[in-house]
Amino acid sequence: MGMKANCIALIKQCVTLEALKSLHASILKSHLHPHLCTSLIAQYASLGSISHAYALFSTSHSSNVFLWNHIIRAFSNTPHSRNSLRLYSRMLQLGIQATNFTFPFLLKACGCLADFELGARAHAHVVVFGYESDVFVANSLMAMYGRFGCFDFSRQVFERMPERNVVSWSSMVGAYAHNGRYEEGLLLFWRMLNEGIAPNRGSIVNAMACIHREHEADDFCRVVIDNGLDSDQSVQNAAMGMYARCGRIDVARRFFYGILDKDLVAWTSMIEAYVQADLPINALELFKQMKLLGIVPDSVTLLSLIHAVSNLASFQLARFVHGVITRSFFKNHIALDTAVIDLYVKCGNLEYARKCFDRMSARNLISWSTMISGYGMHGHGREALCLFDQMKASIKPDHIAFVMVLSACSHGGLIAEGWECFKAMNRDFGVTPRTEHYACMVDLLGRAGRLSEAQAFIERMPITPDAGVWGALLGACRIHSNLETAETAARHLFNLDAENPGRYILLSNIYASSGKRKEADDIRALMKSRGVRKTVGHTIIEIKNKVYTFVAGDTSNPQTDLIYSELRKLMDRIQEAGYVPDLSFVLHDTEEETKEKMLYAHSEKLAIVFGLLNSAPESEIRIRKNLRVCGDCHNATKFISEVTKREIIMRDAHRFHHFKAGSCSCGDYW
DNA sequence: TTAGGGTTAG
Repeated sequence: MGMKANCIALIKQCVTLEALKSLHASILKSHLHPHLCTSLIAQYASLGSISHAYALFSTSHSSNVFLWNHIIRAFSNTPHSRNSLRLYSRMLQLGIQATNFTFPFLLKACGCLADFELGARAHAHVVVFGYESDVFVANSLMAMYGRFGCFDFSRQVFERMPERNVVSWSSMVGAYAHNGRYEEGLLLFWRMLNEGIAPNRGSIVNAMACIHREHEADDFCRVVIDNGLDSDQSVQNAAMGMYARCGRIDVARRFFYGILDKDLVAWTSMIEAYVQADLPINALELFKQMKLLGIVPDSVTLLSLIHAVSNLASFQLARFVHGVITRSFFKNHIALDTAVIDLYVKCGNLEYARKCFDRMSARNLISWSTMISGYGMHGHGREALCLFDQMKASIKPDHIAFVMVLSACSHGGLIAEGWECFKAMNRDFGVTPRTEHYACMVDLLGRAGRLSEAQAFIERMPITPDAGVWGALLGACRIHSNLETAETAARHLFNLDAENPGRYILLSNIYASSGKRKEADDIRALMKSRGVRKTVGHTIIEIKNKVYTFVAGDTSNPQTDLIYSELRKLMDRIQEAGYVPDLSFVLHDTEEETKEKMLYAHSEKLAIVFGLLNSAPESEIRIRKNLRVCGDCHNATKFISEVTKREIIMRDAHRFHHFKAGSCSCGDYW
């Protein structure tokens, strides 16, 4: 007996796989006691070697339930969670009874697989085996439903629990956080404190995920200090994310540099914090710094890096990141490979995206959807549909895949095909249309100029239209200059989405372009009176591995004088080619000439001229605008592509525009 | 054993 306990202690002390393997070899295999075997499996799993854990499990031929529980546990939180479910089924077939130890891991696997049906079936088994009121099992149920986005199910489990511990409260807070119900989550955390339950690090971390306002963050820091958790690194890491969300990147940075012994999560948190704060260059720099220190990134760090670079829209940087990933340990990692596809899509290179897609050894729903959405964003509706047909042959599309394909139809102008997909989704796939799908259809009708039909379609909707649906209608009104319908759509939007500056600007522009200056100014005033601030537009361009940012009227670039004199010349050239400036995009009551100058100085035009000045003749120019491209800039760019014989690829907040020989891939509808 | 810091599609 003593020897067995000794052995277990030794196994737990192994901190490297090599050490564990040699210890394992020295233990007599033929007499491997189930307890020792269980410890070995658990330790292999915790050292990240599930293959060793599984190899040991499959040679043990044991009906010991602890062994089964541990191997189910080992797979539960990995990309191979499905194995947990397979093992569970096999265990039952062999007549081994599940215990209260089995279900937390089984439920975790269901959560990782994001499969509600499976989760619900596992829940049924919990009931059958009578573990519904087990506090561990119930906590796991709550967490699982939280991951599915069904926090009302989580709440039901929570309310029915005969006894709760700190994890129960914390899981419920976490379920709210996962579903964006931050205020309720935070409220529940304060209620927990009122009930006299002492917070631990997990509950603090979960509650922090609910915090989006600076004063809440500051209040919260007091709780952290009062409970002596301020030196806990996971709490500090969570605090970085919290302050980044509150717009206080400086405080986040202070936390980061205050940590003496930074772990990988600390680096990743700070990289992600920069991304959240729209400081992708800082994110990239921090990543390089981390690599120089010899810290090896994991898949999450790499995903943050991809996240940073896709915001920069630089093809060179995309290739750099792709190289980093290729050289990393992660081979055939679906999430990473899919993120790289999305990266190439967002950096404007569909060809590379497709190559990566074709090279994947396994694809999931997300991989297919990403590639389809990529075609859609670039206006390649036919390719999107073709890929969708292939997808249907191997996997059942979900509601998001349908959003992608419908929006691809709308961006590609495939009206009849879009309708067919919309009808098929419920009929053939049992996917009930949601507001997003209705928004795509409104967009589709709007593109065709069928505005009254679109409005009637909205009125017939079986569910309440949201801001996305009315926003699609308003967007269509901009293209077709329909004031009456625009006013209806805007009335809804100013209630549903009152904080969104884009809605006010759009309506104001529609008024302005129909010559209704007073109404246009009134809308600007309404926006101001509601305290909604216009997002500052900017355009970025990458030249020789360096990223340059322009705002309207920018004079910060060293080449400013040259840029403006070239711009003047270019404007003259395109005016000769037939371009007429659309002054309605400048709203202030100014002289016509001044207006024209203001229009010239839009960030899109400055970036294009900078690109023309600093790139090889005939090479393509890639720029990225943070908002929707301005109508006049869109028109001007078409002419620029003609007179300069350059291809210009512009990514805006909505989609890609490929300008070539005087026309744009969006067909002037975006 | 459970929750728990950074986590890929619109």
